[in-house]
Amino acid sequence: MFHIDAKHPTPLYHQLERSIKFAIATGKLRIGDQLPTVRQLAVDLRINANTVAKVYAELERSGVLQTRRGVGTFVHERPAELAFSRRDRDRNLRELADHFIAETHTRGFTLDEVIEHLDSRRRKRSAN
Amino acid sequence: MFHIDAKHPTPLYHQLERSIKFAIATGKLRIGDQLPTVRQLAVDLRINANTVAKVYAELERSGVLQTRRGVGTFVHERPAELAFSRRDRDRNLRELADHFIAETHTRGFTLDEVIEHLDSRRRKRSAN
DNA sequence: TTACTTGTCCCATTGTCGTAGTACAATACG
DNA sequence: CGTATTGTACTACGACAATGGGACAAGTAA
Repeated sequence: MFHIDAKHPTPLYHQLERSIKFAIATGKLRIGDQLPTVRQLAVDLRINANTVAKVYAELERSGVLQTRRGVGTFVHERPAELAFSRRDRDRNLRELADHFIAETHTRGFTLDEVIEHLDSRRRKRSAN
Repeated sequence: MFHIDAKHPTPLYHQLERSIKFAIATGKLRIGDQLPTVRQLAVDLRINANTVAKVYAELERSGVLQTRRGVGTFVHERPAELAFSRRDRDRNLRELADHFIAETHTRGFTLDEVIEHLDSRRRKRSAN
Protein backbone atom coordinates (compact mmCIF):
# COMPACT_ATOMS: atom_id res chain seq x y z
CA MET A 1 0.00 0.00 0.00
CA PHE A 2 2.62 2.52 1.06
CA HIS A 3 6.26 2.39 0.22
CA ILE A 4 8.89 2.47 2.94
CA ASP A 5 12.60 1.82 2.75
CA ALA A 6 14.22 1.05 6.08
CA LYS A 7 17.69 1.24 4.55
CA HIS A 8 17.21 4.84 3.47
CA PRO A 9 18.62 7.34 5.97
CA THR A 10 15.42 9.37 5.96
CA PRO A 11 13.42 8.63 9.13
CA LEU A 12 10.64 6.10 8.70
CA TYR A 13 8.01 8.41 10.15
CA HIS A 14 8.84 10.98 7.50
CA GLN A 15 8.80 8.49 4.66
CA LEU A 16 5.42 7.22 5.78
CA GLU A 17 4.00 10.68 6.24
CA ARG A 18 5.06 11.66 2.76
CA SER A 19 3.74 8.41 1.36
CA ILE A 20 0.30 8.91 2.85
CA LYS A 21 0.07 12.50 1.71
CA PHE A 22 1.12 11.45 -1.74
CA ALA A 23 -1.51 8.70 -1.87
CA ILE A 24 -4.16 11.27 -1.05
CA ALA A 25 -2.80 13.79 -3.52
CA THR A 26 -2.88 11.31 -6.37
CA GLY A 27 -6.32 10.01 -5.55
CA LYS A 28 -5.29 6.58 -4.36
CA LEU A 29 -6.90 7.57 -1.11
CA ARG A 30 -10.05 9.63 -1.17
CA ILE A 31 -12.03 11.55 1.39
CA GLY A 32 -13.60 9.19 3.86
CA ASP A 33 -11.43 6.22 2.92
CA GLN A 34 -10.22 4.16 5.82
CA LEU A 35 -6.51 3.65 6.31
CA PRO A 36 -5.08 0.41 7.65
CA THR A 37 -5.12 0.11 11.42
CA VAL A 38 -2.03 1.13 13.32
CA ARG A 39 -1.11 -2.44 14.07
CA GLN A 40 -1.90 -3.80 10.64
CA LEU A 41 0.12 -1.20 8.81
CA ALA A 42 2.99 -1.78 11.22
CA VAL A 43 2.96 -5.46 10.30
CA ASP A 44 2.71 -4.77 6.57
CA LEU A 45 5.59 -2.28 6.53
CA ARG A 46 7.58 -4.25 9.11
CA ILE A 47 7.94 -1.25 11.35
CA ASN A 48 6.80 -0.57 14.88
CA ALA A 49 3.21 0.27 15.71
CA ASN A 50 4.30 3.32 17.66
CA THR A 51 5.89 4.78 14.56
CA VAL A 52 2.67 4.38 12.62
CA ALA A 53 0.64 5.77 15.49
CA LYS A 54 2.83 8.86 15.69
CA VAL A 55 2.41 9.53 11.98
CA TYR A 56 -1.36 9.16 12.21
CA ALA A 57 -1.44 11.48 15.21
CA GLU A 58 0.70 14.06 13.45
CA LEU A 59 -1.46 13.93 10.34
CA GLU A 60 -4.55 14.35 12.42
CA ARG A 61 -3.06 17.40 14.10
CA SER A 62 -2.43 18.89 10.68
CA GLY A 63 -5.96 18.07 9.56
CA VAL A 64 -5.20 15.45 6.93
CA LEU A 65 -6.66 12.47 8.77
CA GLN A 66 -9.39 11.91 11.26
CA THR A 67 -9.25 9.12 13.79
CA ARG A 68 -11.98 7.54 15.84
CA ARG A 69 -11.11 5.14 18.58
CA GLY A 70 -12.38 1.66 18.13
CA VAL A 71 -13.29 2.50 14.56
CA GLY A 72 -10.25 3.46 12.59
CA THR A 73 -8.42 6.25 10.79
CA PHE A 74 -9.89 8.01 7.80
CA VAL A 75 -9.01 10.61 5.22
CA HIS A 76 -10.46 13.87 6.45
CA GLU A 77 -12.21 16.40 4.27
CA ARG A 78 -10.43 19.71 4.16
CA PRO A 79 -12.52 22.70 3.14
CA ALA A 80 -10.35 25.41 4.71
CA GLU A 81 -7.94 26.31 1.89
CA LEU A 82 -10.53 27.96 -0.29
CA ALA A 83 -10.60 30.94 2.03
CA PHE A 84 -7.45 32.33 0.42
CA SER A 85 -7.73 35.02 -2.16
CA ARG A 86 -6.72 34.26 -5.69
CA ARG A 87 -3.67 36.47 -5.26
CA ASP A 88 -2.54 34.59 -2.15
CA ARG A 89 -3.08 31.29 -3.88
CA ASP A 90 -1.01 32.30 -6.87
CA ARG A 91 1.80 33.54 -4.73
CA ASN A 92 1.72 30.39 -2.65
CA LEU A 93 1.93 28.13 -5.65
CA ARG A 94 4.66 30.25 -7.14
CA GLU A 95 6.77 29.92 -4.01
CA LEU A 96 6.32 26.19 -3.84
CA ALA A 97 7.18 25.85 -7.50
CA ASP A 98 10.23 28.11 -7.11
CA HIS A 99 11.57 25.85 -4.44
CA PHE A 100 10.83 22.70 -6.38
CA ILE A 101 12.40 23.96 -9.58
CA ALA A 102 15.51 25.09 -7.74
CA GLU A 103 15.76 21.75 -6.01
CA THR A 104 15.42 19.67 -9.14
CA HIS A 105 17.72 21.95 -11.08
CA THR A 106 20.56 21.64 -8.61
CA ARG A 107 20.22 17.91 -9.01
CA GLY A 108 20.64 18.16 -12.73
CA PHE A 109 17.09 17.76 -13.95
CA THR A 110 15.75 19.94 -16.72
CA LEU A 111 12.36 21.58 -16.43
CA ASP A 112 11.15 19.59 -19.41
CA GLU A 113 12.17 16.40 -17.73
CA VAL A 114 10.42 17.35 -14.51
CA ILE A 115 7.19 18.32 -16.19
CA GLU A 116 7.20 15.14 -18.21
CA HIS A 117 7.62 13.15 -15.03
CA LEU A 118 4.71 14.87 -13.31
CA ASP A 119 2.61 14.46 -16.40
CA SER A 120 3.24 10.74 -16.55
CA ARG A 121 2.03 10.46 -12.99
CA ARG A 122 -1.07 12.44 -13.76
CA ARG A 123 -1.83 9.98 -16.51
CA LYS A 124 -1.36 7.07 -14.14
CA ARG A 125 -3.72 8.64 -11.64
CA SER A 126 -6.49 9.30 -14.11
CA ALA A 127 -6.14 5.72 -15.29
CA ASN A 128 -7.45 4.54 -11.90
CA MET B 1 28.33 26.34 -2.28
CA PHE B 2 26.40 23.33 -1.11
CA HIS B 3 22.86 23.31 0.04
CA ILE B 4 21.96 21.96 3.47
CA ASP B 5 18.70 22.21 5.37
CA ALA B 6 19.03 21.56 9.07
CA LYS B 7 15.27 21.53 9.50
CA HIS B 8 14.84 18.67 7.05
CA PRO B 9 14.64 15.29 8.78
CA THR B 10 17.23 13.75 6.49
CA PRO B 11 20.58 13.47 8.30
CA LEU B 12 23.01 16.29 7.54
CA TYR B 13 25.81 13.95 6.53
CA HIS B 14 23.54 12.43 3.92
CA GLN B 15 22.39 15.76 2.57
CA LEU B 16 25.95 16.93 2.25
CA GLU B 17 27.16 13.74 0.64
CA ARG B 18 24.43 13.93 -1.94
CA SER B 19 25.06 17.60 -2.51
CA ILE B 20 28.74 17.06 -3.23
CA LYS B 21 28.06 14.17 -5.56
CA PHE B 22 25.55 16.21 -7.50
CA ALA B 23 27.94 19.13 -7.76
CA ILE B 24 30.45 16.80 -9.37
CA ALA B 25 27.90 15.05 -11.54
CA THR B 26 26.62 18.33 -12.92
CA GLY B 27 30.06 19.75 -13.56
CA LYS B 28 30.05 22.42 -10.87
CA LEU B 29 33.03 20.60 -9.45
CA ARG B 30 35.61 19.12 -11.80
CA ILE B 31 38.50 16.74 -11.49
CA GLY B 32 41.24 18.20 -9.35
CA ASP B 33 39.08 20.99 -7.96
CA GLN B 34 39.68 21.68 -4.32
CA LEU B 35 36.79 21.52 -1.93
CA PRO B 36 36.49 23.84 1.03
CA THR B 37 38.45 22.79 4.07
CA VAL B 38 36.67 20.76 6.70
CA ARG B 39 36.57 23.66 9.09
CA GLN B 40 35.63 26.26 6.53
CA LEU B 41 32.74 24.27 5.12
CA ALA B 42 31.54 23.60 8.65
CA VAL B 43 31.41 27.33 9.26
CA ASP B 44 29.67 28.05 5.96
CA LEU B 45 26.99 25.43 6.44
CA ARG B 46 26.74 26.09 10.17
CA ILE B 47 27.30 22.47 11.04
CA ASN B 48 29.98 20.71 12.99
CA ALA B 49 33.43 20.09 11.53
CA ASN B 50 33.25 16.43 12.50
CA THR B 51 30.20 15.97 10.33
CA VAL B 52 32.00 17.43 7.34
CA ALA B 53 35.10 15.38 8.06
CA LYS B 54 33.10 12.17 8.15
CA VAL B 55 31.51 12.94 4.79
CA TYR B 56 34.89 13.67 3.23
CA ALA B 57 36.27 10.46 4.68
CA GLU B 58 33.34 8.45 3.40
CA LEU B 59 33.63 9.95 -0.07
CA GLU B 60 37.34 9.21 -0.10
CA ARG B 61 36.65 5.61 0.83
CA SER B 62 34.27 5.37 -2.13
CA GLY B 63 36.82 6.97 -4.43
CA VAL B 64 35.02 10.21 -5.15
CA LEU B 65 37.44 12.48 -3.32
CA GLN B 66 41.11 12.44 -2.52
CA THR B 67 42.48 14.08 0.59
CA ARG B 68 45.99 15.15 1.40
CA ARG B 69 46.80 16.26 4.88
CA GLY B 70 47.96 19.79 5.22
CA VAL B 71 46.85 20.47 1.65
CA GLY B 72 43.16 19.89 1.24
CA THR B 73 40.49 17.71 -0.32
CA PHE B 74 40.07 17.36 -4.07
CA VAL B 75 37.79 15.78 -6.63
CA HIS B 76 39.34 12.50 -7.65
CA GLU B 77 37.28 10.62 -10.22
CA ARG B 78 36.19 11.66 -13.64
CA PRO B 79 32.61 12.94 -13.51
CA ALA B 80 31.50 10.41 -16.10
CA GLU B 81 32.39 7.53 -13.83
CA LEU B 82 30.46 9.12 -11.04
CA ALA B 83 27.40 9.74 -13.13
CA PHE B 84 24.32 8.40 -11.49
CA SER B 85 22.64 5.45 -13.05
CA ARG B 86 19.34 5.99 -14.75
CA ARG B 87 17.66 4.19 -11.91
CA ASP B 88 19.23 6.48 -9.32
CA ARG B 89 18.15 9.50 -11.28
CA ASP B 90 14.59 8.25 -11.66
CA ARG B 91 14.35 7.41 -8.05
CA ASN B 92 15.65 10.79 -7.02
CA LEU B 93 13.23 12.66 -9.22
CA ARG B 94 10.42 10.47 -7.98
CA GLU B 95 11.22 11.35 -4.38
CA LEU B 96 11.36 15.05 -5.08
CA ALA B 97 8.13 14.87 -7.05
CA ASP B 98 6.41 12.86 -4.32
CA HIS B 99 7.22 15.55 -1.86
CA PHE B 100 6.18 18.36 -4.14
CA ILE B 101 2.88 16.77 -5.10
CA ALA B 102 2.04 16.02 -1.49
CA GLU B 103 2.98 19.52 -0.40
CA THR B 104 0.99 21.34 -3.06
CA HIS B 105 -2.01 19.14 -2.55
CA THR B 106 -2.16 19.77 1.19
CA ARG B 107 -2.28 23.44 0.29
CA GLY B 108 -5.28 22.85 -1.89
CA PHE B 109 -3.80 22.74 -5.37
CA THR B 110 -4.78 20.11 -7.85
CA LEU B 111 -2.16 18.26 -9.84
CA ASP B 112 -3.58 19.70 -13.03
CA GLU B 113 -3.22 23.19 -11.66
CA VAL B 114 0.37 22.57 -10.57
CA ILE B 115 1.43 21.16 -13.91
CA GLU B 116 -0.21 24.03 -15.72
CA HIS B 117 1.72 26.47 -13.57
CA LEU B 118 5.05 24.79 -14.32
CA ASP B 119 4.15 24.64 -17.97
CA SER B 120 3.44 28.35 -18.12
CA ARG B 121 6.88 28.96 -16.66
CA ARG B 122 8.45 26.77 -19.26
CA ARG B 123 6.76 28.79 -21.97
CA LYS B 124 8.02 32.02 -20.44
CA ARG B 125 11.51 30.64 -20.16
CA SER B 126 11.69 29.47 -23.75
CA ALA B 127 10.43 32.86 -24.82
CA ASN B 128 13.61 34.45 -23.43
C1' DT C 1 64.10 24.81 12.02
C1' DT C 2 59.36 27.10 13.40
C1' DA C 3 54.70 28.35 12.43
C1' DC C 4 50.66 27.41 10.07
C1' DT C 5 47.23 24.75 7.65
C1' DT C 6 44.78 20.67 6.85
C1' DG C 7 42.81 16.26 7.79
C1' DT C 8 42.18 12.81 11.52
C1' DC C 9 40.95 10.99 15.91
C1' DC C 10 38.90 10.65 20.48
C1' DC C 11 35.84 11.75 24.24
C1' DA C 12 31.64 13.24 26.51
C1' DT C 13 27.12 14.94 25.86
C1' DT C 14 22.58 15.77 23.88
C1' DG C 15 18.66 14.75 21.18
C1' DT C 16 16.05 11.92 17.90
C1' DC C 17 14.52 7.63 15.91
C1' DG C 18 12.83 3.28 16.37
C1' DT C 19 11.83 -0.94 18.91
C1' DA C 20 9.57 -3.64 22.46
C1' DG C 21 6.29 -4.38 25.75
C1' DT C 22 2.52 -3.14 28.50
C1' DA C 23 -1.55 -0.96 29.95
C1' DC C 24 -5.53 1.93 29.22
C1' DA C 25 -9.68 4.29 26.76
C1' DA C 26 -13.25 4.46 23.48
C1' DT C 27 -16.08 2.38 20.25
C1' DA C 28 -18.54 -1.51 17.79
C1' DC C 29 -20.90 -5.65 18.01
C1' DG C 30 -23.09 -9.96 19.40
C1' DC D 1 -24.00 -6.97 29.41
C1' DG D 2 -19.08 -8.94 27.82
C1' DT D 3 -15.58 -9.13 24.22
C1' DA D 4 -12.94 -7.79 20.44
C1' DT D 5 -11.05 -4.03 17.93
C1' DT D 6 -8.86 0.32 17.56
C1' DG D 7 -6.36 4.27 18.95
C1' DT D 8 -3.56 6.27 22.85
C1' DA D 9 -0.08 6.60 26.46
C1' DC D 10 3.86 5.36 28.80
C1' DT D 11 8.45 3.40 30.08
C1' DA D 12 12.82 1.51 29.04
C1' DC D 13 16.33 0.58 25.92
C1' DG D 14 19.71 0.68 22.03
C1' DA D 15 21.41 2.87 17.96
C1' DC D 16 22.54 6.76 15.51
C1' DA D 17 23.25 11.76 14.42
C1' DA D 18 25.30 15.75 15.67
C1' DT D 19 27.68 18.90 18.71
C1' DG D 20 31.70 20.78 21.26
C1' DG D 21 36.13 20.57 22.57
C1' DG D 22 40.56 19.06 22.50
C1' DA D 23 44.63 16.75 20.74
C1' DC D 24 47.47 14.66 17.15
C1' DA D 25 49.61 13.75 12.30
C1' DA D 26 51.16 15.15 7.92
C1' DG D 27 52.17 18.36 4.85
C1' DT D 28 53.39 23.43 3.36
C1' DA D 29 55.80 27.61 3.70
C1' DA D 30 58.57 31.28 5.71
